[in-house]
Parts: sequence; structure tokens; C-alpha cells
Amino acid sequence: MKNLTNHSDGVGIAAVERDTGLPKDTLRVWERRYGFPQPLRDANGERVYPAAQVDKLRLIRRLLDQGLRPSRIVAASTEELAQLLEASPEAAPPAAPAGWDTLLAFMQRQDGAALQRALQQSLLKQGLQRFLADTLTPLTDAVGQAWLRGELSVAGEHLYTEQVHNVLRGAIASQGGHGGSPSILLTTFPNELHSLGLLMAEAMFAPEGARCTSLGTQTPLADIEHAATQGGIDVVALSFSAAYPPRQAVEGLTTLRARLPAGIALWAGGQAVREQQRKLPGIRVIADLHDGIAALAEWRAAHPA
Amino acid sequence: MKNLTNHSDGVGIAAVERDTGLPKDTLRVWERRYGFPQPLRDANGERVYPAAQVDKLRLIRRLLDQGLRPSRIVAASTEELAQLLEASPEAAPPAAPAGWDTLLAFMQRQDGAALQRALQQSLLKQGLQRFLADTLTPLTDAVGQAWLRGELSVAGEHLYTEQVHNVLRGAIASQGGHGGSPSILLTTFPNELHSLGLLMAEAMFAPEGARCTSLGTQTPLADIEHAATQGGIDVVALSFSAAYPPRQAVEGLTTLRARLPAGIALWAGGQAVREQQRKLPGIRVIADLHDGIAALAEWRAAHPA
DNA sequence: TACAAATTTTGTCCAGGACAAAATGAAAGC
DNA sequence: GCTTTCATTTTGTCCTGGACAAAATTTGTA
Repeated sequence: MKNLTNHSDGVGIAAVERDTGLPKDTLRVWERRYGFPQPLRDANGERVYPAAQVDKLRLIRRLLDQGLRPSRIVAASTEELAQLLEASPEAAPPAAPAGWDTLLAFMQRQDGAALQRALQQSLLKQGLQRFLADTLTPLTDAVGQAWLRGELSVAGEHLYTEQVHNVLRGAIASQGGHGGSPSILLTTFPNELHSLGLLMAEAMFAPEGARCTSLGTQTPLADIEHAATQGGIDVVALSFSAAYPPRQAVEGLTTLRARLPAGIALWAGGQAVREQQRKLPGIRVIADLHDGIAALAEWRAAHPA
Repeated sequence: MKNLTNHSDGVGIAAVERDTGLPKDTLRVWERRYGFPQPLRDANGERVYPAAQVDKLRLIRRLLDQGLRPSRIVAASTEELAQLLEASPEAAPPAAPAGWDTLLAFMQRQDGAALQRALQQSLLKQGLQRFLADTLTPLTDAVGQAWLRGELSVAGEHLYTEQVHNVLRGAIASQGGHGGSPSILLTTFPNELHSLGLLMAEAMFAPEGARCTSLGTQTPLADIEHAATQGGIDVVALSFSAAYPPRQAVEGLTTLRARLPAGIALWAGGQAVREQQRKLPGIRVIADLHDGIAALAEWRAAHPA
């Protein structure tokens, strides 16, 4: 069995697939057609991708998500790509969130307690929903950016994720009231292990009086179906991070929609599905947290108690 | 672009990968070597897996996770597999924990609120540490067994995990006091994504007055090292589930021990390392939760404030 | 200008071969 | 006895280069 992990100065193709969301087959065929990426080879002839190429692949992935075509960008230089990204509508490198420098310092020195205290303070000041939309969303973006730029280690990012978990779980618990309607089942597909989006969705829906049941990440499709029909569920909500392959998301959602009774609504949120609404008939794509509230209102309008 | 989806009476290889967790390459090589699965082919010669074969693959996957070898099970008939499943549940089927039937019912009907309430109640009655050792440990075992036997769906298991998370995070938060010593960094290696052991360890150490910093799961070795030396850490604690390959655990721990300053202790807990103390000089293997307390006492005896 | 047809682009699948890591079994040492 | 070391089998992942349908784009026509 081969090793998927880090040789001295690069990573294997499986790791690249995991980190960029680009399937192995696609990575190989791009190499053949466009000459990029061009990984090194180890003693056994296997591809070893240097970190710089993986970074560039991530950049390409972002432009791809914006609708650009591979033939225009895969062979392009890093500078051209940076320019395209600037020019794109999504450009706006968001101004650093309030208190960013302090928070970044906490992450860098692994001070979880201080980080949690700061987050908790914002939460109390703003209330849960504004905290989510105005603080956590830009902050999570900024953390991702800082990691890309190398200003923040993986450990720092993990620390952030962990503290957000703590704060949000506490907030959801204190919202209490499991009683309401609709009854929403939250989870992700297999191979999607980002739990933050899920948790943020739960934190957004719970105070609106919905009855949220989270299964955490990575529930097989058949089990989602089973849980939804068993548990008196009204809405199944799925979360997709930017690293999830959009085609797989569309494919899985379509299959799930077909297998689920028509009476159960299907909602999908997150970067990977943001642009896919037209490919997803019968599925409510949720653009952002505010849109989630809108979807909830729609559902209630259509289902008067 | 090919369609990954459901033809009239079967699904494509990508969908099988998603639903069973078995990689495409593995599915193809099994077909070649063992003659199973044997999917139909569509007009274009592509594999189309009937639902019955996908179900059988799921069963095989469960037996595989239990430690059986592919050569013995992949070619076996469905009846043989069912028999193996009956026969295997390891040596002693442990007496069901108190209230097991009720709890199992909660999981089966996806009633997260009731499950959480029951757990919370046990916690209050027993106190955190007894709750961990006497309730949660056997309960988690029983949930794993129930899943293996097919009495509990993946969704049910996920629901359990999620509620334990909620209860334990709440308990840890209410223990408060981040002040103490030693300062313990908790995490897992990459490819180890079970977070329950980690959380249980944190819940055991925190009330003893240790200063716990958890990074969640899957921190690369280099980042563990970085975080430990940056953050004024006294002890690095790693958790390994039963599914983690023991050899990889030993190798990773040895490497980490070598890279970490001698002044920082390294502890390892969980099924995969329980029998490996001899192979791990300089590392404290923690046999169970009680032994964790013992390790803490040892550390304090060796490091008088 | 709108729509249909022809063309190009693009991602996923296939076959069959290869090999290192893991698991197992056999032999040797305490 | 019981481990430890070595040889053998098993097993999962990666490789190459070819193929083709679905999607996207361009061209042609009403």
C-alpha cells in the first residue's frame, strides 16, 4: 500500500485531491493537456506536488468556481491568475474584521482561552445571529486567508475552529427550546468534514424556533434518507465547503432529492453549491446565513400550522 | 462528461464510492481479483452496480472494519457474511449498560433531545469523572457493537456522537478554571478523525486542574511540534481509536518524541496504542481514563511547582 | 434577434500493470 | 514457554494512455 502523505518536499496526489477538491483523474488529465500541474516524481515514479503548485491549484479552483474555463487559466502564470482574481466580481479582499490583529495574535501563540473569551464577548455584545453574520463569517474568511498566506499555522486554524465550536455549542444549548417547527436535520455528505458551516447553520436556525437535529459530518446518503424518514423530519439541510467538488455535490443532491419523499424539503448551503441553483430543481440553495432565515420563512408560509 | 448517476436499475462507480467509502480503484481491483462485485455494464461499457451489490459491499465494509481480511469475505456469499457477523462480536459481549434499551431506542428514532437529556441526567447524578468512566465508556462500546451488528444505523451512531459532544463540551466549559498546571495540548494525528476519545480525555483532565488546549482532530506532526513549543505546553496528549493502524501510531509517536524537546512530555491513549508501551520509550501510554489521572499525578510529582 | 446545429472543451471512466506497505506465517533466540 | 526477526503473501493505491458523453461555445439559419 502506498503512502498518501508528505515526502520531504511535497505531497501525494490523494492529499492534493483532499485539499483542493480536484479529483485525481482531473489532476492527471490537466497535466497531460495543459502542462500544469507538473509534479515531481519520487523514486517509484509517483507524483509529488510541491506546496507552491498546490497553492496555485487552489487559486485555479477559486477562479473555476467563478465560471472561468480551464483552458484559459490552468496554463496561465500565477501573476495572470492573481490579476484575474482581482478583476473578478468577488474581488474585494474584505477589510480585516474588527480586532483582527489581537485575535490573530491569540491564534499564533496558541492561547485558546483568550480567543474563546474574545469570541464570547462579541457574542454577548451582538447577540447570536448578528455575531454569526457580522463577526464569525468574515473572521472565518480571514483565518482561511491568513492560513493561505502562511501567517497562520494549521494548529492556529484548528485552535480557532475548536473555540468557535465551544462558543457556538454553548450558545445553541442555551437557546434551549427543542420544541418548534420545522424539524431540520443537518449534516454533510461523506468526504465533507468541515463542521463549521453546519454548526453556524444550526446556530442560525435554532433561535428562530426550528427543531434542529445535527448528525455531524459525513453521513452516507442512504443513512440521511433513513434518518429523515424515521425521525419525522421536515427539512434536510446539507452543508458544503469550498473544497467540495461541485459536481459531486450536484450529483449527490439530485440523487437524494429523488430518494426523499416529496414532503421533505431539501436545502443546500455553502461555497460549493452557491452558483448551482439552476442545476438543482426541487432543492433550495441557501446563499448565506440571511438567506437561511428567508428559506425558513418561505417554508413556514407554505406550511401553516 | 460522464454521468455518475443512477441508470434505471443501478448506480455508477462514483456513487458506490460515496455510499460505501470504498475507493473506485479498490472496487475495480476486487472485481478483478475476487470476482465481486460484478456490476452490469451500460451501453458505454461503464459499471452499473445493482442495489443488492451495494448493500453487500456495505456489509463487507463493516466486517472489514472489524479486522477480517478481504480474501476471506469479498468472495463469500451473503449468507456466509451474515454468519460471520453473528459469530464475531468479539469474545465477551459485554453486559449492556444500564438503561441501554431506552437509549438505543432514542438513537433508532433519531430523538437527539431525549438522548441528550438522558446523558445529562447521568452526568448530574454521577459527576463528570464517574460519568466518563462508568457510563460513557461502556456506552460508546455498546453503540459501536450495535452498529456492527446492524442494529443501529450510521445516522444513529452519529446522533450519539453529536449528543456526547454537546454534553461534554458543556461540562468542560462549566468546569471553567483555565489556570492550572500542567498545560496539556490535545489532538490526533492526520487520518485519525475520532474526536470522542480526545474530548473524553479533556473532560477527565480539566476538572483535575490541568490547563487543556484541544486542537481537535488531524493535526500534522510538524504543526503539533510547532504548537507545543510556541504555546508553553508541558504535555502533548494524543488519542488513537481502534481503527488507527498501530504501526503508524508507533512510528508517528517515535518521530514526534524525537522532535519534541525533552522537557515536554508525550502521552498516548486509546485502543491502538494500549499494548504498545514497550515499543514507545519516553512516551507515557495511557491505558484508560483512570490511568490518565495517574499519569497526571506522576507528572506533578516529578514537577513540583 | 432568437433558435438550432456543428464544434470544441472538459471531466470521468476504463484496462491492465506495477509496487510498497501491511498482514501473516515460519524460523530463530531469550 | 514467549518474544523477536525474517520471508512470504496479501492488499490498496498509483501509473499510462485511450475513449467518450455531457456541457459549453461557436457557427449557421430562419
